[in-house]
Amino acid sequence: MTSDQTPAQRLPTLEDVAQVAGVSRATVSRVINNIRNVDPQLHKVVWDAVTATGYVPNRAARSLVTGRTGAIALVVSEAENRAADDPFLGAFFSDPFFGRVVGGVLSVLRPSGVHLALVLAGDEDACAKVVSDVRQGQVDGVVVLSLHPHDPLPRLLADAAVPAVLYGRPAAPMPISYVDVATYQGAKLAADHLIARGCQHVATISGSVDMPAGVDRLNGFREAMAKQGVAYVPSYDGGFTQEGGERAMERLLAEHPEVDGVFVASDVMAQGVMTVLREAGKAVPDDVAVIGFDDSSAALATRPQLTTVRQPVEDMAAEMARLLLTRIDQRANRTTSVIFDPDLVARASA
Amino acid sequence: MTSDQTPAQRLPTLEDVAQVAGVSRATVSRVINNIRNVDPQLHKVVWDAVTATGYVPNRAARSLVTGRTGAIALVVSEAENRAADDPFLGAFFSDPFFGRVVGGVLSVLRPSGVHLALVLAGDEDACAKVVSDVRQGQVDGVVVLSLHPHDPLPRLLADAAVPAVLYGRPAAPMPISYVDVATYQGAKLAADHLIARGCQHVATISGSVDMPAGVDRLNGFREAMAKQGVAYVPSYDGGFTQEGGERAMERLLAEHPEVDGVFVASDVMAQGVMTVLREAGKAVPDDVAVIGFDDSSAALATRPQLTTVRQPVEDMAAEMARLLLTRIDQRANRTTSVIFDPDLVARASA
DNA sequence: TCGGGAGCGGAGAGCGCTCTCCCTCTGTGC
DNA sequence: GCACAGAGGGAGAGCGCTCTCCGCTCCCGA
Repeated sequence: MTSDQTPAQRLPTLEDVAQVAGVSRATVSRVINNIRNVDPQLHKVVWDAVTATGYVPNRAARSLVTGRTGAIALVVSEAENRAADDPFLGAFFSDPFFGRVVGGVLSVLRPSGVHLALVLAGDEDACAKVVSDVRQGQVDGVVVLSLHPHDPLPRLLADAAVPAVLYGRPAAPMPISYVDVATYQGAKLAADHLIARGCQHVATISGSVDMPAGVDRLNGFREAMAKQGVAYVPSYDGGFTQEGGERAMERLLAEHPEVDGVFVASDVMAQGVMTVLREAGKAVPDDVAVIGFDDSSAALATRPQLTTVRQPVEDMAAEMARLLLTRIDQRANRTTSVIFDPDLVARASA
Repeated sequence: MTSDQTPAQRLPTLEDVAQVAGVSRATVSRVINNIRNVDPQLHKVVWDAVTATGYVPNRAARSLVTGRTGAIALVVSEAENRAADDPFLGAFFSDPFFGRVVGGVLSVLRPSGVHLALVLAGDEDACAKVVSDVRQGQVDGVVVLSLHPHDPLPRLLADAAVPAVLYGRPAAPMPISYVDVATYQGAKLAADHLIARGCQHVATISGSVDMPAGVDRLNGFREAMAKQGVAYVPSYDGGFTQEGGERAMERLLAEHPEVDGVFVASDVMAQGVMTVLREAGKAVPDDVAVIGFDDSSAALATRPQLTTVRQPVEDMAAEMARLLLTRIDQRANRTTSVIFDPDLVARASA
């Protein structure tokens, strides 16, 4: 009776449930994991016993024998040249985008009882650690937010053939799963909208052109404008920052004062663009129509509010989680990609 | 030699290290965990063997026997009346604040190898689940971001006497650890700054007065102004939202057009305030000086940039993690609170 | 010289679970 | 009526680790 002295302290185990249900440990395990056919009556008896005892499987014990942890990591990879505690990483975290991804991923993970561990990979060493963490079974797989085009992490993950899903197409082609948005289509939505408004002098402020998102948004927009009969579209690199957006808009205004429509490759840059336009005495959208990209919360913070191309971040993040869970489940080494359609969210700026 | 057929597949275990080092499993364990005095020479031999084999302790096995998981949860508790997948939760995640907390917590956790699991508690059931998760050893403890004054989670955690640390003082007094900022002092910084500027007609836009932060920032400001000889300060409730800030500022301007200095209880509200002031043709800071609170990224997004009371979010979050780890380590049920000093970050708006 | 204690390392028992065997029992076909 | 298949359930091994015992060695003082 030693073990019964502190019944409130000791958590119920399989053994306890088995005893209450009058079956063996193995049977309880089968019921809990839905394995093989267990007699329906017994099935119910076991579940009743589970409820009665308040039994919850012990993760550690289960992990130990299955070799799975029931946890995946969300890796925010900042690796390139900055230290992990660099203020810049904080700045990224400050971006609304991060939280939306977390929300999307968790919406899928919660029902399946999988934990989400947060990991920051600030440099190449940290990236290597991420890979070894997966191989050593600290987590079953990773979803990755990679912030730089030269981030070594995607390559490392692909080489290690480890369960992983990226947010956004990797900068270089490699065998790794990812979700992305149909950027060309999004840029086309913006182009068509500006044309439909009657804009005669359209320009674009692009993101960094060494990032897939930067290149695709620029090229997609140009292509769509070409289809509309506009052969040339001036473009300025805003580097995906608010500050960069301001500088780019200043140059655009200086060199093309006749501009009456701008496609800005991110909402954050668009914030800067709006500021510059206001200071230049240009009314939005009457003098200059502005369209952003992402539909982040920045789009709601501007006045007038920003018309933008909506990237379904939450849905994409949820799909990442789904792809990863499938991959882990099947233990097969197949890579997949899922591309989402963007929408145009028409607000006041265009 | 069965087990040696696929040496690349099987991860090294304590046993393997022991064999290489020529000692027993127990000794390797002692070395790894720094327990008792092990002969320094042997110590080195063991570490060499660890390096040689590439051994990494198996979390699950360790957990199983120690009863610790080596993971803590960051709980974002939205519990009050909304469902977990409600868009509002997404909106919270969009707030820069969240990411800063994560960064701070991780900076402490990473060195100690503790995992950070993200948990969303959208309703009271989810809160109960959080508590049982800790009791059932899914995680060793929790750090909590509680978003509503009537959130049941802090109470549940306190009652269960579970290792937990809150961000911000709980709405009602209870035995639970927390970190907070010296709000009165912060409000005083703002008051003194406005007075020093020569503002004659000072008002404040407060947050929700049913939240500790809302009440304290308002009362602290009033008290500080009183000390400066200003007996009455008009106040308007902006509910901690940008929209609410706009409405409050509109009313303030209508009822006190002579206002020349405003303390706004959050940067997000201040964004709205700035918009309204601009539309009303008031120059900031010449006509009206504006001071915010938080030093969030919203403070950098306004033009002119916002003078604000800086809440050292990252430091506070780091301290939360530290307090929690200590609490878990000692297994003692003592509650502590740590209060941080705010700074005034002088930018252009005041 | 010997007893005793401190220091150090090994043996071995589990932690709670899954999963492979194997046994039992029922039902079916000849 | 018997062999056999097949399904349901039990026994038990063992996942990798920690930690309690226990025994050995070595040094010191008597």
